[in-house]
Amino acid sequence: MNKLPAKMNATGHAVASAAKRTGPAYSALSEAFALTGAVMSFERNAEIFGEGEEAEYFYQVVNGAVRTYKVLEDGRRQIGAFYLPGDVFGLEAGDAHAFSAEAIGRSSVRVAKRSVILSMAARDGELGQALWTAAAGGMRAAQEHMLVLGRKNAEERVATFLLDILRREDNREVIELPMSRQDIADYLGLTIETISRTMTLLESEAAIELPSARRVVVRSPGRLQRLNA
Amino acid sequence: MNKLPAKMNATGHAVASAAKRTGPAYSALSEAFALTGAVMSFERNAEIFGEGEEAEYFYQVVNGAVRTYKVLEDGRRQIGAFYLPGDVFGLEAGDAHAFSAEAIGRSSVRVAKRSVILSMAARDGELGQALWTAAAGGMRAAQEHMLVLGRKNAEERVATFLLDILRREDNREVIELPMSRQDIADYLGLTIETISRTMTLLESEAAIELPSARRVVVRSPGRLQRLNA
DNA sequence: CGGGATATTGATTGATTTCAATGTGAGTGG
DNA sequence: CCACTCACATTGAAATCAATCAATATCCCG
Repeated sequence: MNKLPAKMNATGHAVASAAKRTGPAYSALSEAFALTGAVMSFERNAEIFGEGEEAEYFYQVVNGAVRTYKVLEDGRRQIGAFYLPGDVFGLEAGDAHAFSAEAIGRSSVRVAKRSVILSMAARDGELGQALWTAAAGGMRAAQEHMLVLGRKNAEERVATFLLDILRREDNREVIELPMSRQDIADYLGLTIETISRTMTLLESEAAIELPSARRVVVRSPGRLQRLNA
Repeated sequence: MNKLPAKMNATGHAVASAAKRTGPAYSALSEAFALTGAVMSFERNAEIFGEGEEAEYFYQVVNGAVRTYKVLEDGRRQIGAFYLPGDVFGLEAGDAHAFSAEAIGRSSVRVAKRSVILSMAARDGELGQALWTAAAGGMRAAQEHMLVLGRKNAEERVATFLLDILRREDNREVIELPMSRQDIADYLGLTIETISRTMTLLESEAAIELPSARRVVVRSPGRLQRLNA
């Protein structure tokens, strides 16, 4: 294992992977991570990298969840994306990170040296392809999210968010939200109160049920889909 | 010149380049375009490529301006980015375009086959670097714009927009806006009325002057900068 | 020079924020 | 095992910023 960024504060011990084992981009990229990556643990709210730092590593969530974000001087925060087990992040930047990344809850992240992955990709076309696909997916998600932030109302935003998580958690009816209402609010460009009210509204419309704040039962994906515009 | 996408409706004649001749990424990428690219002309509002189409080409604005955007079923539109002379676009997507692109006014665009540029990049490290830098710049801009859309108020949004155009037009005090108020509104997630009122507000605050709708004189960049948060 | 699209300005409405109070639940220690 | 506690979430009332509806004004474009 190569030298690691100082602030990573890793425990360094291996953790059973909960990463997805399916999908077109899985094998090549996940295999590269498995080969060269070290698993690091992060406490809740621990910084994984900061905006402006040199981008020396690529990252893959093993378990837990990660948020990337930017903040204004006065503290207003915009979360750009959430990453769940199996998701790769940190490769959409140039030489320096364009945003910060934090563990949402206690999380394990596989870390691989950028230079190593890139030189592997130079010899392995499939891996190069997988890298390009993953980067393009990030760009696509960012474009989609701009549409949400610029043009959708609160109910549509929350519906879009829930459908996205639903899909990424394998369409299991019961969604486990790894993030707080504040995180969701900062992702959707709303306040926690509006998130709360909108969740309640969706429940009253029989689209979802809320056994607890972090657990959402999707009763009617179709109803959410219709709000997805 | 290779076969071109049918809908491009090109005139095909060369046009004097107004592309920027400076900046770190200039030479390699612009040279590659100059070598292999064909210049095509587009009428005002003509589609350059559509969302979902195969991404077979890379593009560079020669003169005029280009907008990329997504639309919801009911017609709400979000513009993701504007491209000015010298700017490269269309390379942030995977195999298919994640959004549509249109000429804003009558514009000339240099078009280069993706496969040709990529194979050149495989042999020319500087070009590969330039491509990566350009793609990363697109991602950075998208992240920045999410912060605008999610967390800034109308005055901050317009100030950020004007400063961005100012910088990209070489910090000349007099800005020429190539796009309509509707385009600006759809870029900033506001309405044309709010754009109008906010421009007037900035004028009353002595930050700008408005000789005409498309011409903005930046009297106090510092004042705009302070709103930039 | 005319005319239609584009932009500005005004009045009002409305969605979301802000301010405020209450509720809930996960984790801890007695 | 239960009660306590503190952070997190929900709900309510009022305020606010931007949207909407509406009426000119202006400017390109042909």
